[in-house]
Amino acid sequence: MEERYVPQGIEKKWQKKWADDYAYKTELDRSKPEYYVLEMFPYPSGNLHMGHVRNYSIGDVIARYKAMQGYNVLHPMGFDAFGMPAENAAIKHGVQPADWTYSNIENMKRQQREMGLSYDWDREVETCRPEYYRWTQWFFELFYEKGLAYKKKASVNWCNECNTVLANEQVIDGHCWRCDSEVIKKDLAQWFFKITDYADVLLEDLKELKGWPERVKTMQENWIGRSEGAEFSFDVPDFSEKIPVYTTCPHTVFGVTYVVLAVEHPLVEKLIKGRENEAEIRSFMERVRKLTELERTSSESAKEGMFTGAYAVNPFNGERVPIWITNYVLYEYGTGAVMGVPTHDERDWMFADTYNLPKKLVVNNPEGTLTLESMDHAYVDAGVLVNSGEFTGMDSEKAKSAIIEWIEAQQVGQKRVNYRLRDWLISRQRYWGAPIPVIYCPKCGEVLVPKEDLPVKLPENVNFAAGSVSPLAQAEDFVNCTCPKCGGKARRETDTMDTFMCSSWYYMRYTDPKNDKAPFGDEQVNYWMPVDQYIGGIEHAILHLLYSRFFTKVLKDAGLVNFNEPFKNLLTQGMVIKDGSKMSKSKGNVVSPEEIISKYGADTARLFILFAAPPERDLEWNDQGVEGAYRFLKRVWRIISEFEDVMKQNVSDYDTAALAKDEKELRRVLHVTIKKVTEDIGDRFNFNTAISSIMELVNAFYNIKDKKDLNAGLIYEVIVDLLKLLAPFAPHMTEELWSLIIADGSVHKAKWPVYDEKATILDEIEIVLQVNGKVRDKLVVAADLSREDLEKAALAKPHVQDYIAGKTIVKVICVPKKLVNIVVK
RNA sequence: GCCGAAGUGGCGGAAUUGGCAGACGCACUUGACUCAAAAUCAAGCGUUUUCCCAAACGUGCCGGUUCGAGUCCGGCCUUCGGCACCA
Repeated sequence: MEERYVPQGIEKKWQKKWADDYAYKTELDRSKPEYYVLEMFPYPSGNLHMGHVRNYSIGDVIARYKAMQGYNVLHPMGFDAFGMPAENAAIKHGVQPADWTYSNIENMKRQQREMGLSYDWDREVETCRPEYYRWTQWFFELFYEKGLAYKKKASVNWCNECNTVLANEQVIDGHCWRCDSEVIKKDLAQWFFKITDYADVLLEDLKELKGWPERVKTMQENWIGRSEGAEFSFDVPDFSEKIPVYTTCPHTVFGVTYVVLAVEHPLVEKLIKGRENEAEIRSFMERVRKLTELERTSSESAKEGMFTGAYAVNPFNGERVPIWITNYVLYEYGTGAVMGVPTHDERDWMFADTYNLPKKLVVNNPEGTLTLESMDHAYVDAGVLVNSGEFTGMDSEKAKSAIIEWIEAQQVGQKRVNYRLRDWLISRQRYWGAPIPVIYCPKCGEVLVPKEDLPVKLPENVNFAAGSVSPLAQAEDFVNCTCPKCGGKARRETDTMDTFMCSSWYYMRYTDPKNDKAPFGDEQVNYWMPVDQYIGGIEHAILHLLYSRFFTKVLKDAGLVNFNEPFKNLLTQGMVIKDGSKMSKSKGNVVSPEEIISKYGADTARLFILFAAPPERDLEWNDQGVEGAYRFLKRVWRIISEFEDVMKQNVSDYDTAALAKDEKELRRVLHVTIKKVTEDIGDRFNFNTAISSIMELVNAFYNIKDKKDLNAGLIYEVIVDLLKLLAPFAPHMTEELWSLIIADGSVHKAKWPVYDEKATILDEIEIVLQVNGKVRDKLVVAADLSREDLEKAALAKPHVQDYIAGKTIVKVICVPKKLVNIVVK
């Protein structure tokens, strides 16, 4: 074999062989335990970045490790291939989105192959293929049939840059998640999925997800935003109307001094009609409606409002209170109307101050020291009710339930649970997505495309030049169709689906990717799912992960799958940063994976990225650190090449009792390393410490290598196990060495080593000697020395004597195999 | 404002159950090899005092519990992330 490690040739050779041999092909096999490891599939932007390299390296180590442990491992890859950038390329450069996408996919696949990842490429999924989106459309119809898809005119988020609407989850701080431009509100008829029907289950089942990071669960919990309270109505006698309000503080109802409506509230129209200042009110409403999402929902912006001129009656005390409209009430939440209690709500306090509305104190603090005059902000804590009719004197917690009971008894309302979560807006006014399979017929109305006619295919050669108008809406051949019910002339829906729909079920398609009768077979999906280990970025904490959970629950209720949750364990990897910030073109701190791989090889790239930091933490890229990883692999290569002749003797069995002392020590380090690496990969995903312990093993090997007549059996054991331990991290190099000096088969098909507990035990151990908790000396003793003898030996040490001379020994603490602490006075 | 995570050498990080703080790697210094350089091998490497043994200090800050605290408890500070007019 070569004395020097030259990765380029080796890596190419094995990548080809693995592909030719279908080395990582997976089949359903009930004789082995199954394990499904999955990395979030990428958007085909054209090139891998370091974040991908990190993501796939983590997944590949887990996949290879589990396979060596005897699991039947499913480890697939695919592409989230619909989306805006393909369409932007079409507008800018005149290329077809499909051509652009497929050529990007080819390039990224080549880069993934060059990483040496153990994917079963036969299961690859590309969401923009008609064979795939046919089923995405099929799911839309399923949701529709279950009453979970509906079209509704609503005030929705609109991105001017992308020329399309966005779901709430896709608006980050008032900006578009993709292009970062400011989001505005528009009134449009759009398709929604009723994710709110599943709000309680999505929240409740978070408890099931023991293998998810706490912070992701907290983020989902906040997003769902469950609150408990009451809904009840104020009468508007002058108009014979009612205003239902929702409140989490029903115990403050006697403090209501006004009622306030969102400007979008349908009742406003009626209340203001014919008022002398109607025009003024209308212009205020118009102004509020036009605010961006950011301005509208910022808690910092001033609370503005106008009196409608109408009055409502508080059902508790019959008081007439003015009805206002305002910018601070959201129409989408609760009932779009709020009871104003300035004394016990911070926002109402500010609003009342601005417009000189009256305040009434109805909850006093437990000491009873509050007065309206002394208050300079709202009192929102628990306390005792005052000025509250029959509820006066009641503790606020108790009053809550008492008042809800009263509301229900009087039949003016009921207890209600409310969620912050809104329905998922899934239509997009874009071309490069799965068309929504709906036809509008003048006679039959909204009609689903029959299942046997799916997929509704995207037309080719459409006009992208216009940009702002969806190309589908202009494609007459596509739009004009016949009604599947009556056969008359009809028009197709021209919106496509949010790409998050495509990614909400791809992980199930992998289990049976070529099925043309169903999205997946029962047996396949239930054998492999749920995903045992999912790996991806934290940016999907809500978006993709919430939608996928929702999808899974709907599919379970529809009887299509038998599991509740799609992802059993979730690992959220940190970002790859350089010079203190995320790699980006604009900052000019991008390191190209392709360059690193061509210079050092994929094994080095993988090793560095796993060694530099634990997976959940951000990783600082360091070119010299890469050199270090490369140096380590060269070191492994060199020491193994030195023992090529010893290996040829093939001594796989030997008498461990006959080992010399230093050989025994090497064997001990080997077995400690097997233990450590097994635990670090299997239990903790701490690849960095797993690698460092392999480095220690190699260092220990170097310490002994020049000794004459080393035991050939020990050398064989160390090298075989070293290659196995390193195989998940550096698959090419270990495979090459394995084939050269050990066996014809693959190291990746070898059995993961098992450590020998006896070999890890030290005969002699070093005991730390402390006096009053400070380390004063050390002592090497036999591991089985009795406590009494250990204590005696410790006290006899001269250096310890110096510290205890002339003092009284209060007590001696002995921690077996660790330390002796002598407490003196 | 609310919720969450994190603060350890020059740097990335380790210490898994309260028991030698700094494993492993990077950088740096020195030596060997070499005509020389690179590569490689070997040694050193928290700070201060001393430069022989050694001593004091040291894990964001202040306090506590304990024979013993990076780790547990209380109170802060800083950084990052999420949510934020949700009634």
